[in-house]
Amino acid sequence: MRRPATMKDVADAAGVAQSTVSRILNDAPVLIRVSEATRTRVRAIASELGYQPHPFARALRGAPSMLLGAVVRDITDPFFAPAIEALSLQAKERGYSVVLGHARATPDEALALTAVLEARQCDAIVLLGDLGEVPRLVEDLRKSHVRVVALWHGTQHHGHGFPTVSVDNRAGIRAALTHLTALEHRHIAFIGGDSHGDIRERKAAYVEYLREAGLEQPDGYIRDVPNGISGGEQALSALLKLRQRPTAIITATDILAMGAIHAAYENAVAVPEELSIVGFDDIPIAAAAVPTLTTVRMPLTEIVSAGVELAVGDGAWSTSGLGELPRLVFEPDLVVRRSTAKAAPQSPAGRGVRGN
Amino acid sequence: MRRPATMKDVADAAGVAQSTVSRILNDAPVLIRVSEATRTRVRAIASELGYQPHPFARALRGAPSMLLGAVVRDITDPFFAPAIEALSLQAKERGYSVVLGHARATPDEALALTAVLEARQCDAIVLLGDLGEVPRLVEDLRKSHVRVVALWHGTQHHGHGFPTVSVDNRAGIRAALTHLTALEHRHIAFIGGDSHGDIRERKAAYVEYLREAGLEQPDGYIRDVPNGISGGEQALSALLKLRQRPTAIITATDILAMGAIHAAYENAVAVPEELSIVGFDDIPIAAAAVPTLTTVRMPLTEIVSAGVELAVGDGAWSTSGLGELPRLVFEPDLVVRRSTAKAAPQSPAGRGVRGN
DNA sequence: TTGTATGCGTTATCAG
DNA sequence: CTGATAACGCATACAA
Repeated sequence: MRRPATMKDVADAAGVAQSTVSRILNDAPVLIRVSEATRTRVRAIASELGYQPHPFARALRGAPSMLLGAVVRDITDPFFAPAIEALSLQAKERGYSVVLGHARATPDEALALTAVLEARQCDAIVLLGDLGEVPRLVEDLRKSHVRVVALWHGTQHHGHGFPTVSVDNRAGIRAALTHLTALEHRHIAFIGGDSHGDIRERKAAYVEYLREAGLEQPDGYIRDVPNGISGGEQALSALLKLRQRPTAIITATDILAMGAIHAAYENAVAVPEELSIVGFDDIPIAAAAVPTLTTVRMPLTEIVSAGVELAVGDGAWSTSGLGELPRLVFEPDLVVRRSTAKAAPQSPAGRGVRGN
Repeated sequence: MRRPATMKDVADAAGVAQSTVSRILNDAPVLIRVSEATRTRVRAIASELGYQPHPFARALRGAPSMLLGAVVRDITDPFFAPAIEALSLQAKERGYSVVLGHARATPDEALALTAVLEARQCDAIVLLGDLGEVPRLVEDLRKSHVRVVALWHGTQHHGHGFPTVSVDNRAGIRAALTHLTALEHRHIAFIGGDSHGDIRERKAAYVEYLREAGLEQPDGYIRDVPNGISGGEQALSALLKLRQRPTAIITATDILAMGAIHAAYENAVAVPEELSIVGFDDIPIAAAAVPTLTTVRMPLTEIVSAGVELAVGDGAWSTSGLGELPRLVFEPDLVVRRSTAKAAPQSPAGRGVRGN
């Protein structure tokens, strides 16, 4: 039980050559000219000894490692948990296991190297989120020899030469804003940041839409905060202090929205009666928020699925090398729940009437 | 740029032997008798060619793969996202990468085998959550040759021979119930299930405490539901229909609590004025729930850290093999927030007064 | 100080 | 039908 059994062990025990064992254990069709006698004997001994093939040795011979690397921008971002789940599931369906990489933790040179070092073990790498903050890592990855696919890098800045899969941020924000304006909101603020591509794009789409719609946009309506619950809380508290309070808020992510909802509650501002809030991503908890969160559903499965296909599928993009880099964009849907309602005409009268 | 550069490539380019390159590239101290000239020359060529060591070849020679396997019971359980984050961080600090395994998805024989196959690549494996549902996998793991550590398998059933790290479920539940009874609650229901060890222990602790305290426990006060948001919602709806409504509810996990809070809101039951709710785990969103959730804080970092130490640390338990198996138990803390309040004497009068 | 030879566990190519 | 034998990329004992 100490040392795992090797092919040689099996061969010795069976009184045959190690190469014979290899043949028998690998060839699925029984037809591959090996005598049935030795075949069964070797098989029996192999399972008796608990033989397991050694993946490293196989990989050394050029076999795929069946390892899919996942480098997450910020593993503490709640959005990526479902993303990793989805990735893990998709990978498994293709027989791959997921290796978690680290981007944020120590964005120094040494770490970047390490990440690439790990890369050697993987058949492909999936980048989750905008890794603009660790350019060195991206650089190393580019001159690495594994296939790299970037998910949620935004649709704009494609400095790196990786195929990308993203969501149509502009369409999502426009859907959300169309919903709010249809509810007669005229004072709509935005909570987001500049941290990474997707959020920047969402902000840009907000600015664009408001300009087009000719909606007022006082100073302070755009809140740049870190992407987290407390970021959302801070931003909302600040917005409530504004002379012209917004009647609706659109947040760049659901996590910000959750923080905003909570801060509204703490400040005794009724959602949606006094304030409508829209999120982005449709993370699982959004459907159980109090009140349930109107948000833009991220086509998570589609995006991850496409990413995995690009990474380890038998797609043709790798073979070409010259053709256009795939740049897939998936469309999100607006999910209307209870955190949005018609704008209150003047003073909030509907407080406590939970539109049920 | 096609094929990654090997040591031989570097050696050829530098006009030295491959073994020389190996020596130069591996020996940290400059003192290892190699001429400075060749040293710098080889180093230059190596980095010029973008040489990266091949982990598989190293591992084949007996070097550790620096891969830590993580087999998660149910990767869709929101509790495990932070756990995986913590694991990933802890692993990184020791230079390890985390490989995600799959338990739930296809609990059949083939998958179990696959998981063990992957195991060969890992230096150790960490089990996250009770894997009682996939005994075959556990069986395979036991006769595997890697170190296995079980986290959150409950403190009771230790059929398998793995070291374990758990939380003191009984203490956590008792703290929660002590808190509720101090608030004069006499009708306390429990939402949980039988799905896995930790939850079973929490339920048992609840039953025990209520018996000791001589508290009434009508039929239907124990709700067995799947561990998820909708499970919590269902359970709460059912509890509200009881003739003797509970004034407080303790849930086996925060996710169940989130579902319960949401269902209470949908049913226009004010939390905590009409109904107090306590969770277990202290997942990140609990602090931003509406209202914020009183819960039992899981010493996540401590547990994961201890697990990683057991798995890949230089601890002595592996060397012995005969001594007692480590069975670490960490103590949780009660975190009192806003979802609990004094039991309403009779009809709820405090509605809307948010105890601020 | 550096080159040669060997083996880690497999797979694949030859002979026999 | 099966047994030697040669890589795969690297580390290391040994020879020069």
